[in-house]
Amino acid sequence: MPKSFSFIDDYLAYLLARSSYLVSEQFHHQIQIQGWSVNYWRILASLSDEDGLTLTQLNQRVLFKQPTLSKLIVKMEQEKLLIRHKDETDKRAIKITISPQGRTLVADLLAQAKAHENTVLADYSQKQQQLLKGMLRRLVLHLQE
Amino acid sequence: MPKSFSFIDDYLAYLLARSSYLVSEQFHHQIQIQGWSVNYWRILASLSDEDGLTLTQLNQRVLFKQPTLSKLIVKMEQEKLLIRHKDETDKRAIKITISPQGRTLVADLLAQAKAHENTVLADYSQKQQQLLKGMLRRLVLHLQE
DNA sequence: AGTAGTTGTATTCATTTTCATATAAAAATG
DNA sequence: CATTTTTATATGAAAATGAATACAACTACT
Repeated sequence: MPKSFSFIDDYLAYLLARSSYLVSEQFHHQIQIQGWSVNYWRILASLSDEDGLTLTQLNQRVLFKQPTLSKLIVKMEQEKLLIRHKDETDKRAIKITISPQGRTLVADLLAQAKAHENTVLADYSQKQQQLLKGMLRRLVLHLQE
Repeated sequence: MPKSFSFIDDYLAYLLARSSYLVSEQFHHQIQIQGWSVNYWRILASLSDEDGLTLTQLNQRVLFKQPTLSKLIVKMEQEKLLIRHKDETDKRAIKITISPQGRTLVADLLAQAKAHENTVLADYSQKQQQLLKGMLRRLVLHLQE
């Protein structure tokens, strides 16, 4: 006889939202203790892989609303963490790169994030970790057509 | 040679945040088209499993900030979707139950949510679905000590 | 080229969220 | 039991968010 779950415990969207929250919770707290905002972290982490994205491209990674990201980017430029460049091939667009200060910060945060992930997944074997991440990667690919 | 991923594509927190976002995106839009807020949906869905939770208990499910939930609950009571009862055994607490109107609404939304999940997981076999959900359930259990 | 539709970003303003704190009740302590 | 600490909820001021919109630049079509 199959185990019976309550609605939310058998509802994929809830399981994802909850695990997402729980996985990030402590690390976000850790960031805030250091005086940084979670939004800054998400933006910098997204740029760390691929610098020079346009605002729209960056937004597809950080998953904010466009006006929210627009304003954050301006603020982060004022704080010398990012640089906004005009895109010469498309004059509507702005390209965003990380400043040297931003690079120093994100290098530090990336290391902390990896360390935190290691503690979160401490009880998972390498194989289990890859299985979990692999399933999520496939789900993401599947959903963003 | 193992495939190499960019930071965010190998970072569990990001994979969860992104898949969570993608899975819920269309359904949230669907809710908003009908004139409801996503927050209302989350609150009602959480109560649908277990009515009569206190605000704190409910908040552990919906994952808001406490003042946010306090205000939403008051608003939803004014709109006759919920009822706030004094808890007689703990006079600080309030217990929250769904009103008849709320029940009608949540029944409708639950059906829509299930239908949406079915389309999201259409390409997954029953076995794969259980594997995915099972891994997430274990992750959640693992993280909430 | 001229027009119509689309895309990329910024801005405004109303709403929502949150931090900090208040308050009252319960629990723990000595 | 009196006192301190913790817990549950509410509230007000400040900050963040987002829907709507504006505008400029690009694309597609005739």
